[in-house]
Amino acid sequence: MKQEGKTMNKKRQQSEQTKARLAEAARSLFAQKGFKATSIEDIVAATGSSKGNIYYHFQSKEGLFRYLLDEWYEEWSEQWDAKQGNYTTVVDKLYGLVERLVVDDLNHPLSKAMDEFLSTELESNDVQQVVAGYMDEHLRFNRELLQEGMDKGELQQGNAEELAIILEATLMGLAEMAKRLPQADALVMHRKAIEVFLQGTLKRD
Amino acid sequence: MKQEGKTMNKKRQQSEQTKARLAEAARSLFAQKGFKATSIEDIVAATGSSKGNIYYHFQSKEGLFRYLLDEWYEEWSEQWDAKQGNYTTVVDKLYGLVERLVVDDLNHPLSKAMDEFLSTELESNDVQQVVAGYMDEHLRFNRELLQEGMDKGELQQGNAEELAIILEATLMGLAEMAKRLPQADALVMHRKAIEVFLQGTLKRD
DNA sequence: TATAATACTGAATGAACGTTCAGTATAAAT
DNA sequence: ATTTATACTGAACGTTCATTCAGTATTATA
Repeated sequence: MKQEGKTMNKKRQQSEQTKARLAEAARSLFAQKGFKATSIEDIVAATGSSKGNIYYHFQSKEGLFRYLLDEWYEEWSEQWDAKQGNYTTVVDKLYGLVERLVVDDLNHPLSKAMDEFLSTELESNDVQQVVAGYMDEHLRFNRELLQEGMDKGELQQGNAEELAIILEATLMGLAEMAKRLPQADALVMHRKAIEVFLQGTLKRD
Repeated sequence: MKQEGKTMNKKRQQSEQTKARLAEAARSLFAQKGFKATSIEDIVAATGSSKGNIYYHFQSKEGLFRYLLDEWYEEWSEQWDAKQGNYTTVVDKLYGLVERLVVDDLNHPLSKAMDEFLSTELESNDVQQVVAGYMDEHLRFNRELLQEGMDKGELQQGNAEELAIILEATLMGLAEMAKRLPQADALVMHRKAIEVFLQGTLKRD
C-alpha cells in the first residue's frame, strides 16, 4: 500500500475525530486541574480511549498541551484580525486592546494551566523560546501602536521601545491581579490603567 | 525528665545549628533548582544529614519551604523599616520603592522558587491566603503612599485604592519582564515606569 | 548510675505517573 | 482474498519521591 496523501476517507476521518475528542477532553481537564495535576489516566477516564492512543496522536503529555496552545493561538489571531478595523485613534485602540485582553484572554480556560506549565515545565525545553516569541510579538505590537500614536501626535514623543515594555508589564501584572479581584472589576481596572498610562497621576499647575 | 523551657543548653544549641544548616542548604538548592526539582534526597546529599532528620525539624517539604519564606519576610521587613526615613516626598518614595524592589527582591534567591511554588502547590493549602496577605499588605502600602501624595498635593486627587492596584500591577508585571531582560535595564525600566505612572504619555497642549 | 527526653538514622513503603510495546482490530489497497 | 498501512489497546515498566517508623545515639535530669 502506498501513502495516498489525503484520501482513505473513513479511517482518516474517524482518526481526526478521535484526536479532536482527546484534545477537547484534555483542554477541559487542564483548565480544571492544571497541567501537572492532570494525568494521562484522567484523559483516558474522560474519553474512554486508551493511554497508548493518546501517545499515538500526540508525542507526549507536553506535546498534547502544546497542541492545545497552538489551537488557542490560531483562534486568538483570527479574533484579533477581525476586530482590528474598528478603531481609529491610538487611544481607542488601547482601550480596545484591554477590552480584548479581559474578555478573551483573562477568562480563557487554558490561561492558568499555561502559566503553571511555563513556570515549572521549562528547563531543557524550547518552551522558553516560545514564550519569548509570544512576548516579542506583544512588544512589537505595543511598540508599533505607541509609535503610531507618537507619529499621529496623540502621544508625547519618546522611546517607544521602553514604553512598550512598560505597557506590557502593566497589562501582565493587571492580568495577574485580576485573578484575585472580583471579576466585574477587571475591565474597570484595565481601563483605569490605560487612563493612568495616558494621563499620569502627577498634579499639574 | 520534665520540659525545662529553654535550658538543656548543649543539645538544643546543636539542634538549632542543625536546623539552620538544613535550612541554609535547602535555600540554596531551592534557589538553584526550584521547589519541585529539589528533592529531600538532594538536601540529604548536601548536608550529610538524614531524611528523617529533615522531617524531624520540619513537618514536610512544604513546611521547610514555608519556613524559608518566613525567614525571608522577616529579613525583608527589617530592611524596609531601616530605609523608611530617607525619603521625604512621595515621588522620592516611589523611586525608592522601585529601587528596593529591583535590588532586594528581584535578585532574591527564593524569588523564582516562590513563584513556582505558588503557581503549582496551591490547592487545598492555605498558601493562597498567604499570598493574598502579602498582596493586601502591598496594596495597603501603595494606597497609603498614594493617599499621602494626594493629601500633600503632589498627586492629583483620585481613587487611591484603584491607583494602588494599578501601581502594584505595573510593578508585578515589570518584575516578570525584568527576568527576561538584560539585568542592567531592570532599574532603568522601573524608574521609567514610575515616570509614566506620574506623568502619563499623552501629548499636552 | 539509671532514666527519660531529645536528636538523629536510613531502609522500607507506597503511591503516582509518563512512557513503551507487543499485540489486535479496522479499513484501504492490490 | 490477501496484504498492508493505520488506528487503537492496556498491561507492564521504570523511575521519582515524599513520607514513615522502628531503632540507635546523645545529652539532660533524678
